[in-house]
Amino acid sequence: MLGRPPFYITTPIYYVNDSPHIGHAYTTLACDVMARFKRLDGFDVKFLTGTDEHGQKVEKSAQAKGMDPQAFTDMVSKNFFDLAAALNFSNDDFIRTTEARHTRACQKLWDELIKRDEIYLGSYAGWYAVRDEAFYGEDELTEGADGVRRAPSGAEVEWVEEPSYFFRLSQWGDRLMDLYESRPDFVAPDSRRNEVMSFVRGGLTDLSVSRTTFSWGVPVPNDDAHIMYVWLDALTNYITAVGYPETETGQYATHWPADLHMVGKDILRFHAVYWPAFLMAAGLEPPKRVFAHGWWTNEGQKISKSLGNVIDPLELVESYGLDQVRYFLMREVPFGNDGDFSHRAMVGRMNGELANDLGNLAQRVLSMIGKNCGGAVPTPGDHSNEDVALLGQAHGLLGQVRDALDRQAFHEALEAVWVVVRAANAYVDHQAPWALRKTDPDRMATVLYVLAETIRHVAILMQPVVPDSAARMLDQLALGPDARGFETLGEGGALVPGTALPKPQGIFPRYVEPDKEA
RNA sequence: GGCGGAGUAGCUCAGUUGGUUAGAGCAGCGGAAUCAUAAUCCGCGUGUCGGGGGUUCAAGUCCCUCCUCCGCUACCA
Repeated sequence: MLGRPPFYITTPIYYVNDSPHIGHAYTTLACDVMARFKRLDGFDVKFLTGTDEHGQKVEKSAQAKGMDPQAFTDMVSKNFFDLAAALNFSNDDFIRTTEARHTRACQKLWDELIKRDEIYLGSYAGWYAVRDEAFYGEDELTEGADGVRRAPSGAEVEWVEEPSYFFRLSQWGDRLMDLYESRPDFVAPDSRRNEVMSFVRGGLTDLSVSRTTFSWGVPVPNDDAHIMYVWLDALTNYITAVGYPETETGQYATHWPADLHMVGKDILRFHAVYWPAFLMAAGLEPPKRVFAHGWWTNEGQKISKSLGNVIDPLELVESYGLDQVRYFLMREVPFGNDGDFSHRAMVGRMNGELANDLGNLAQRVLSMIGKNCGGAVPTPGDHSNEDVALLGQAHGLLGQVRDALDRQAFHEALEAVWVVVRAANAYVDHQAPWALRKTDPDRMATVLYVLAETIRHVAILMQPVVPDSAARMLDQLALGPDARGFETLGEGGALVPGTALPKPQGIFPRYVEPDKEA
């Protein structure tokens, strides 16, 4: 443990009032790939996800079902917990905002902000939309024929007047700008950084951080009438999970500040403006980086509940396979951009790249070894220029993939791997080991060895994205659990000639349209 | 309205600080091979680099302008 650099990555905590959809799966998947990569690369990783369980909507949903809010959240939080298992996410912790450790952290943070005079008691009056959990200005509203006022989102609003505590956000503009300017990597992608800076530059107003109109939340210390604003509550989960308020020892000491908060673009402001302001105001370090990714459309159409085209990640896994879906989501779109999920594109990636390019490469090479090399790793002879070139590409992959993932450029990392996969297929054809079998068996052995080594590199580097499939590929190379980390890449961990190999089996099946199956 | 981003081959995109015949994948067409999951390999692009103008020996790459799309944000009555 000692000496391994820390890496702390988080997903947002998901609001339990929603059902898990592709957006949740996407965010967590990106974190999972990062977490798995960093573990293999020697980091002491903490990967956190969880659920946000407070708020008026949850309180009302529970009431509507005649349930106690806690019993209700116990039930719906499980949907997200189960999703993580179903998609093979490797989170080290799953936090729920209704846990005692979280209440304690929130209240301690509150006390600290009070003590530093960063929070004061005032009052708030305005139009409030329960559905959006947000206030709107008079001029933003439209009045329907029924006399009901609605927010731009379409949600009904009601007039609310309540005492409220306020966070002195207005005092933090300059220090936030300093943060963005001194640390250009703090918000990514760059386009989002521009937006955030533009928003802050435009001036900040104090933020209402308590509510009195409902009670399902973290109680404000020493004022029973108030509960904490959902975002102050929710964001605090990131430090709760590393042991706050204990800051001198334990995971807070080793893992805070977080290396990366992964978020959808809709909640960037909370993470890139409010959160660092809360933390700095409490005398704590802001996170190192916030990455806002894009949205998926479904067959070119915007996804919405009303259109009824919400994508259920479990159904995708059912249709195409878990690793296939994981691969597609990471490969199809430059990470940070919006993307489109279509059956055609999914099948294209799954068949064209996983089955044809990589799966078939492994199958053709391993079966030639099985048939012509006695089912054992062949013994290589001298290397030709072609051998050196291909091995050089394989050896160079780690640096390229690491560089891409440090920027969350998942698509670039996969493209770099595929350049090698394609080169390996071309190498097979050019070397034609099936012909060498008769003319020069020693050369055939060398060619197959070079290919097996290339496949080893690809499989090891693909573990973060397609963990089960990569594991099966490494099984077929007879590599044990201790021979799969990135420290084994390169010549140091090269396959040992003579090692017996199991009979190869297909790893990535082709997708066959149901109606063409017969 | 303001700020920001984007418009490159049928599709999705890459194009470093301006400099040889503008690239990749997919799709399409032709050929080869047969080890393999009918998978693979090789070859094939006359693209007004959104329009126009300008700077330069030289611009997809800089400047001006116009058009279109997107994001953030503001406001009017």
